[in-house]
Amino acid sequence: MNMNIGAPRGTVDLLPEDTRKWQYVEEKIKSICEAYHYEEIRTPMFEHTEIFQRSVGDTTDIVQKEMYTFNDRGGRSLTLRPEGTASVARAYVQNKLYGDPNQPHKLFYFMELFRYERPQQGRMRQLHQFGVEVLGARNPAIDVEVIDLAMTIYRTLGLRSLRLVINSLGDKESRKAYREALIKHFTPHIDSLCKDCQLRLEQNPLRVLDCKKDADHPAMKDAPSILDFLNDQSRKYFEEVLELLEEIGIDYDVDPNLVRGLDYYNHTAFEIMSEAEGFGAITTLAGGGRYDGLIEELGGPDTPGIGFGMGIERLLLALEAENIDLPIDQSLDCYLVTMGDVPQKVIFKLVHELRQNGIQIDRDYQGRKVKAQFKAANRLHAKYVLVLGEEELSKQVINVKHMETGNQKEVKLSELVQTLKEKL
RNA sequence: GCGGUCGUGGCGAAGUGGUUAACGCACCGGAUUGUGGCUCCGGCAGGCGUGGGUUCAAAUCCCACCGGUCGCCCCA
Repeated sequence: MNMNIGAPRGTVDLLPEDTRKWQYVEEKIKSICEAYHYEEIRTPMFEHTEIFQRSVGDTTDIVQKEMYTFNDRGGRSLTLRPEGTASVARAYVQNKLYGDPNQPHKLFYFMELFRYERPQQGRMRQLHQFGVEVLGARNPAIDVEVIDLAMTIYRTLGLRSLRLVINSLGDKESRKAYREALIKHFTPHIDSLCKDCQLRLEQNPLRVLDCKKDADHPAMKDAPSILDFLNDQSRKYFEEVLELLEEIGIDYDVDPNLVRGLDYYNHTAFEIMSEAEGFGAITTLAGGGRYDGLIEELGGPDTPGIGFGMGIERLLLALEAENIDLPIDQSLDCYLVTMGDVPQKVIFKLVHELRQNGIQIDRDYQGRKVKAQFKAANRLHAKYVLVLGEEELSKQVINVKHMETGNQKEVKLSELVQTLKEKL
């Protein structure tokens, strides 16, 4: 490429060798969603910028430095969606789904998201997420159902080196008490904390806890734990979540420092990580949590919600890291080999008719010799090669060769469709 | 946004200042007038990410930019 017209940084083309895998994974996920009775929602790729500012939070990295924001010709500030939950919540409110007697709404989505970041493997500027959102239910069973769904997807695809990390951020009251305790605890140490944390302590003290730079700071060790600040209701809810996880045999680690980056989370927060060797520094495969209050923030009634986002790129990387080959069928039913002076019109019509009858077939377009046509058929994993030469044509037959066994026999052209249908 | 590292035919990979830039894989053709493998022979294909600079001479040295990759921040 010597012209400066490659794909923009942080974006990639998915070629057939990739899309085969993507399709397989997407279909697998959809079929699991059916079992759990989740239905698909699709929302616009961009939203009013305010949607993300209000829901994700003005102080978060996503909003502060990662959004693709632009003004349209009408002067509106729009943003390519950097995450899925805000859009789905907006759609729920706008379409008044809270008035639907069927509650909760259990939704899933496949979305492309956009975040302006320095790209690495597993971190793209245009990325793809599968996610679910359950709106209208505050029930530990739903929290665990959602986690179970994510784990089931990973396990069904073959992943084994998984780790579920879970925490509770409590309700508004618990969170507020904890926030104050954190400020009180860290303020005396503020000068020895890293620059980021000094700012965090002011804006979002919970995030001081998962700072890696200050992880060894002495004040970190005896910092108050959120779990000690949960009020009775929040604590009970969290305990029920953990019990249900145990009930269905999902192992977990409680990590009181898992706070998640986005403002809208409360109560249950979780991440699923890959522990596969060679997965690199990025280990988070999926993350999510409960966001009671978000719907109200966006102008709807007080409605609880929970969901997660799962990175498809990272899922594929995790599969690679665990050396899992997806069972993708790449075979071709038939390949037509022609030779000699067979008219192009005859070849074209034959292929057309077979396809009209639902038979998968491809042919040579490069003017290759017979031997090369066979090699091509082999490369394409053709099950049958149909050989049509002048001799066959004059007898109105065609030679059907089974590539695996090498057996071949002549079939009348008039009986070809029927014969192939029986064989395939 | 910060730091490290890398960038040679479709892919992999030599070359680290000096004649027409190795080699392997793949692809095409022939040996084998109509049949997949192997072997042998032949062929196609690159001026070295882009743009400047140093030099008699640069893929090789310097600078900038672009892109990949790894790590930081943060997350999917």
